[in-house]
Amino acid sequence: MAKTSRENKVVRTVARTRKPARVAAERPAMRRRKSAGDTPYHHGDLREALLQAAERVLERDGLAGLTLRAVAREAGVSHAAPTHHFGDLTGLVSELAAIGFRMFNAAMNAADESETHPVMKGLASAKAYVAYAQAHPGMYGVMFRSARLDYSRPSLREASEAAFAGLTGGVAESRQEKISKDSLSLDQAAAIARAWSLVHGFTTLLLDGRLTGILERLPEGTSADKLLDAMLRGAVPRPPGA
Amino acid sequence: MAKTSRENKVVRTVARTRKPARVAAERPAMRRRKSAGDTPYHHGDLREALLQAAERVLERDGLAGLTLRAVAREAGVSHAAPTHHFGDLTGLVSELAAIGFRMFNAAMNAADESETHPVMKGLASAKAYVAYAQAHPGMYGVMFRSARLDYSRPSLREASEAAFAGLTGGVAESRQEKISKDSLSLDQAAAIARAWSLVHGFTTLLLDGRLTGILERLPEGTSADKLLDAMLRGAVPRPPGA
DNA sequence: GCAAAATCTTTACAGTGTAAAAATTGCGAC
DNA sequence: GTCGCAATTTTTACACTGTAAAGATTTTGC
Repeated sequence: MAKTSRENKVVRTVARTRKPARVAAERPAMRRRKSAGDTPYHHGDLREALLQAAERVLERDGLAGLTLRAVAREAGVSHAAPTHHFGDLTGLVSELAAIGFRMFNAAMNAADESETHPVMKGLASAKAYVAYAQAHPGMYGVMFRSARLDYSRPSLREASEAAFAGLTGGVAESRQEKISKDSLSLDQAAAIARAWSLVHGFTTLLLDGRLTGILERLPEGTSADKLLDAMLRGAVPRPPGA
Repeated sequence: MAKTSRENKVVRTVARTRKPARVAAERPAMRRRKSAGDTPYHHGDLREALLQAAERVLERDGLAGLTLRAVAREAGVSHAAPTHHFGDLTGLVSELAAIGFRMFNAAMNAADESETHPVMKGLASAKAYVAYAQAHPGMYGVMFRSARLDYSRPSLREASEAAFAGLTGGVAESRQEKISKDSLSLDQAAAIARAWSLVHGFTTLLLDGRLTGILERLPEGTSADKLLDAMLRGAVPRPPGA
């Protein structure tokens, strides 16, 4: 994982140069508890600052660049500072994934509520699923590709379970039946697995660039959205308006 | 990536102890060019030995344990030996992925040829897809999850393109039409994307343990295979025998 | 106001990838 | 045959990484 970039060296050198003199302007000084004006040894809300820094690093350098030390640098604190708030890298990544799931859920719910017909609701939610991943590929990677997730953390567990519940509810609605919380028929389970597999598989393949071979063979610049729409309409019982 | 396992230390210590004395029995001495009996400085076929070692490491320690140095240790050579054969970690992983794709293709072709009816061929291939991933989760991870793949390498490009060609051919057959090599209708593209997304998505979710929530809600120990079968039969035009 | 707890920094260590130099061996020209 | 060059392997070095432990600083409870 040794990065060959020159920028990191520069950053590190700057941080080291900065070290001896601890002046006011050199700290971000996000929020403070009581007094205002000088730089605190205690950050005030480092936990939140680290999560925001992590998101920036993720968007900028991708999943491979999301390291504990890089996040600490981005937040302007020592490399060991995150330990107290997240334990280890798994902890930080898990909390970040929880945030991602919450954003993800919000986008899906908004899409669902933008339509009235059950089938159209499903279509809109699926498109929102893919759109979220395209807009936040790093986050999607953290949520679905990272090997370092700790689902025993309540925040992550709750957020991901909410996503699953939304999916189940959508399928139930499109089938116009009630789905029990703790028991499924094989038919119901298959419908849920089908919907999720279809959308998740498409998203993964798309983000990995494995659909370019297909897209290139389509008429002059057909977008991935169009392919997704065609794929979904062929998989749905009766797409209204087709 | 600092591992906390004690075993690695032991391994390293042993390797270091082993270093000064270079006796015959201490080298695997796989294949040799001419003379037989003593241990060569040149391995003879280190490239192949490294790939086999990599597969062992992958099966034993998972994707996270697949490091250049671990592979070199497993093969009994210095940590820099792989460089000459693969360049860097990306090179090794890419060649390993190519091997995985070839095994993968063989399994899919065998499944396809085990059936006669086009739809059943598709079903059998899909099941072979998931079965391969379940039998070789590490390999599947290298092929589809690793961020370090270099598709400019001919071996990997050819093997993965063969996989895609097999998929396209299967879809064409099940639709009972010929699919051109360099142009697709939106309908055809959607059918290909649908088949691949469905199977790949299911596989990914299954390997990540994200389907356990569904499987647990099914009647007493329904297997993932059964869920897969139900999912596929609901997605296919006319499953014969249902 | 002061001791304890919380928070952050320093220091240290084992592991990683990768580059470069040194060592060893195989091979072809002669 | 042997000599030199090229291929292969090892050694050494460096910049990263995660994580643990100890020290420094500030907040907070009493």
